[in-house]
Amino acid sequence: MPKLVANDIAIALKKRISLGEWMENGRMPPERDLASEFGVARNTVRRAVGLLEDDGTVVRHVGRGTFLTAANPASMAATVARMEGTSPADMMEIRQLLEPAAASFAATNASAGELNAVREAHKIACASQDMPTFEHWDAEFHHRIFACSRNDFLKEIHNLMRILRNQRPWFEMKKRSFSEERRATYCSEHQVVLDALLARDSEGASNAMLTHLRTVERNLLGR
Amino acid sequence: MPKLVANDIAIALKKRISLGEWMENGRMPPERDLASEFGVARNTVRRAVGLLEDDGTVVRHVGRGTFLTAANPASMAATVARMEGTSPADMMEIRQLLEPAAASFAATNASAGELNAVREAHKIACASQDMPTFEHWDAEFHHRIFACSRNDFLKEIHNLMRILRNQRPWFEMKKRSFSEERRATYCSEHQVVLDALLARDSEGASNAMLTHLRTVERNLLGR
DNA sequence: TTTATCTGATCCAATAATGAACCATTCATA
DNA sequence: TATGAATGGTTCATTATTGGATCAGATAAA
Repeated sequence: MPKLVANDIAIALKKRISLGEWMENGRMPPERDLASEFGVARNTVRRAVGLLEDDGTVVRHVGRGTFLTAANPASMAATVARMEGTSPADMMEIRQLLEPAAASFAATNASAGELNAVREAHKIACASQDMPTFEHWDAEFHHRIFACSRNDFLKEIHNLMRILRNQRPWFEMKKRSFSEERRATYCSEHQVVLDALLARDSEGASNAMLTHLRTVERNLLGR
Repeated sequence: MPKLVANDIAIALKKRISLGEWMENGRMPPERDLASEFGVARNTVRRAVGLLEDDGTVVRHVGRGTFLTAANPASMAATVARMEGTSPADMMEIRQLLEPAAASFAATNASAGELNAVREAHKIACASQDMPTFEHWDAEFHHRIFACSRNDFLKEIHNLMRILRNQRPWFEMKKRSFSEERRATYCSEHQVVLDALLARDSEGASNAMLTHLRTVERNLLGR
């Protein structure tokens, strides 16, 4: 039985909360009740509820109970939740704003070691034999360019985009759009970006990145 | 049955991962289960999973299990947490990338009503007498421009920036940098942006916004 | 033969879940 | 006001699950 049950219970509870359960009075059942309902020890339920508490879904009061937090529309969590619903088209538009800039920053700011890491990712991606490996090192190539942009906020935005790209709508899209020919195209476009970075040519890097992203957008969205 | 079974298993696992398996909770089955599923010794599965780990596809924790790095629900929260620590300088750099683009989109995409809302925010900001009121309507002006950019992802990124700007380091900074003269400067610069929007001049809007953000950066960071 | 891989097995270390007891706070009610 | 029930907070010993590590033997490839 013990297989990260607490985690699963937390997920189940969040689902039920999001479906409106316990909304009338905003009060969740006592831990002891949940424990028997889930057929699990109270300590386990406590851990699960602790997770909800950590991400602000819920607050607990001794002697009173556990309560749903009032939905705060301005909260970070809500923003992130909405982000998960944005379209690939919108994100591609923003990537075309940010990534050329990141490449440009990288060309001027990156250390030799960082550029080496970029080159390494490129090499592995080009040599990869299966689609998932290519996917991973392709993403890593882009990520490492952001990593040497010397702008932490930019890096974190890219992190967000990377996470979102690993979710629902993107999966189907990437699967559909993958082909050996496109992989070759991406590799040669990455090479141009890499060469510009190594030459410390920030305008060249920016342009090469933009060209690449337009190709990606065309492949992904079929424009 | 000769060689590299581990490699084949690794590829099979990656394929299944890339098709979305184990995405809900981001947790792979225990090695012992995979071993029996693939009809192979655990050591072999360990090697295969070791390859995924080298890849960065997966992380392993003794006593807990093996987890996909991409689908980790905590990774989003961690990213956001790190964002809270990024510097105003870094964020201003990114604002100068995004907001001119947002203004440009708005100039072409906004409805008359939306532009009216922008004008309204501008008017109230200019008429405001105290710093908090001005702050609020200044932020609202920018926000409403993003709101008519017709790009949901861009809007949410701005939302994030807005939340971050209402936290510690920014607050002090804004207070320190505020003055009646600067308020007047901001109003006149906003006016230029607004005029360009109303004229549907996307390049003009973009340039005016960039000019304004450079002023803000200079005032905030003292460059 | 030599080398690399897979097998099957055993033990270790870290983490999770259980079940139980006891504490602290709140609240309704006697 | 005082009592007791309900509820979250804490701790502990025990058991189960899981990845980490190692080893001797079998098997296939160079």
